[in-house]
Amino acid sequence: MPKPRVIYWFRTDLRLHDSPALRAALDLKPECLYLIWTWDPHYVYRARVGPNRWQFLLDCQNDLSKSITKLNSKSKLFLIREAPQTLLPKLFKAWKITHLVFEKDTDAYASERDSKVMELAKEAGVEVVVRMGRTLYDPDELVKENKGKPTMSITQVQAAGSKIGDIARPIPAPKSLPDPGDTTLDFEQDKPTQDPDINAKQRDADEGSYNALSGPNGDFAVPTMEELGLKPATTPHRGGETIALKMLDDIIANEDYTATFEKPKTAPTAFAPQATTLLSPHLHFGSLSCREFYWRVQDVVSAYKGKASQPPTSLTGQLLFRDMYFGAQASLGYSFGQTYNNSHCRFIPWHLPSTIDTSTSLITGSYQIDSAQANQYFIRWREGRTGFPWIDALMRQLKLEGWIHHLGRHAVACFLTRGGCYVDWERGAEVFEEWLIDHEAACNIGNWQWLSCTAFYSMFYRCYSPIAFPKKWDKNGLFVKRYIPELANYPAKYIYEPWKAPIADQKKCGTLVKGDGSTSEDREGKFKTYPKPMFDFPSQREKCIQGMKNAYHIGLYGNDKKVLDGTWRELFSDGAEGPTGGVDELPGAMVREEATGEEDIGEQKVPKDAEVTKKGAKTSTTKAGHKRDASQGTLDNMVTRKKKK
DNA sequence: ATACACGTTGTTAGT
DNA sequence: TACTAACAACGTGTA
Repeated sequence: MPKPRVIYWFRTDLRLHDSPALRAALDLKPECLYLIWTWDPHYVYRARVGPNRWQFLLDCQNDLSKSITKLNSKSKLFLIREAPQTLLPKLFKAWKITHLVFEKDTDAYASERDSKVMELAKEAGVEVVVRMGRTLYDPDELVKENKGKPTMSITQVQAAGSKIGDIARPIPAPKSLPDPGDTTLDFEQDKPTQDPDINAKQRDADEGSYNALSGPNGDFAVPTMEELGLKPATTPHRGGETIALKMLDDIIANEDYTATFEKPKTAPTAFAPQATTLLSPHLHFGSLSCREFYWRVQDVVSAYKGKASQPPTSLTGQLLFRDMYFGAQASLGYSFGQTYNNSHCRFIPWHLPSTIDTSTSLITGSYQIDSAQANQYFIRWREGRTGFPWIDALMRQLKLEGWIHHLGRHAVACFLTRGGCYVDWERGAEVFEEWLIDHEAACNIGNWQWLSCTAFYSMFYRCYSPIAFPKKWDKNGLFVKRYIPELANYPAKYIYEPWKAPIADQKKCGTLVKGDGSTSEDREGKFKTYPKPMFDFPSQREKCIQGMKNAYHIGLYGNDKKVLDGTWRELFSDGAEGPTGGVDELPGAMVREEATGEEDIGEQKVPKDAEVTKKGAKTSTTKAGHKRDASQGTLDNMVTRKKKK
């Protein structure tokens, strides 16, 4: 019987340590093993990826390739510049492949892509071997053990996980690797269409990575930032398994830190060093295995003499949240990434809603400007010019370094959505997708839903203040001063609310609080400037909470008929408190046509114990005089739940 | 049916 | 400094 000729296809597993799929490939005892990466135009042109994450990916690939060559001087990471769907069938033939091996990926695009590839392999008579390795538990299994439903709470994950069984111990890295076979590519390259290039703005030169299948030198090398035409990275954080394992060693060496870690007690304002591990980008690219991390930590915790922290706040608990989001994504597919058509995401009539392609029910990547003011809020938030130093420092750190502390993400996400700007969480998620070096679709989407109180979490009245919250961690504002040099001379008293500083003090500090933040111009004569706050936070917060309360009572989810067909507007047109402002200023613009008012309202959810309060009666004065069905009566008024106790 | 505890990470004013 | 209660109040799971 001929020995197997195997392609190992690297994707989100850029490592040699603890790779169950790579182990499976080696267990085939192949005659030759091709270790490849397919340069997928979906990632190059269609996913939002900024220069910092590009750099991290290239770092990981170069490091892996070097490690491979150390084990076998004839081998490396063979990077081939074509989409996997067209490339792999040609490789099967050219290289006489018998087996294709890769790690399972449950991301919406990835699972679609892999189904197609498996189909093509079957046609070519190539056996496919898939192993789970990206998460602690196989997301599909997790969902199955959760009664087939998406994992929406950490207790569900723990219950389902315990049914699956113990988390596997890490597999050591291989000590040797088989030779690759002949690497001649005697076929034409299918060049992708660049348009639409969602990453055009990331480039300052032409994208040119598809010049030849095996690269400009024919050596299958990893492309450079220059080949991709990308602007240079600005992040200090670098990728690669070598760095990841060293970082893990350093963390594990500190037993107290490892065993007593409690996420809510780590300071989002710490920057030298940061308060958390910075391992998230390595988990994303697979330059570190989550099981390697889990067991290295768990062994320290088991041997720890003092009182160790527990999930979910402990270090291993962080991995459970990751698994929770992967489970939700695996179950919900593309709809997980948006409100529209999402059965588990609440509908809130945010400003700047996504435009929907009604033929696919998917968001298009662009959005509708229903409010010029909200759009200005959004731009100022994104560019770090809101006039709230805590928010601006975080957003500037994010743009520059591609990483901010988890609680910092909470602060800016709450501020953009339910606790400030009342802007759609999908806008924020897109910015994070572009800028984060650790962007993990499942976790990013899940966390934005969490913070916007549209899924996973619901206590919208718990709202982060851009002044009180950072004070708790950094009384002197050192974090703000690092990322906003204009405020470097401001005293602690005014550092989170510089607009309160008297003009004389502002002049003494060399920076005037002036302007609406519409440009990055920050000089006026001999003074620097820093923008005025874009709104009064306490009153804006109050409006948002009222808007959330109203939307919660109406109780629509993303897959509700009224959301899908646009008739949700009827429910919000009267008495809708909050920044959306009722009939005169319709909230959101999710669909292409106005509501007809003739739709069935049978699915409407009315709280059983709803009653009209004094406050509600006051705000519910009908302005437009719409004719209403009887069942909508209670909704037209501001209803509230009966107070318990 | 109803009550109650709980939920990774709020804020403010008190002790 | 470290805790607590009140604030006004969400959904889910369990008893």
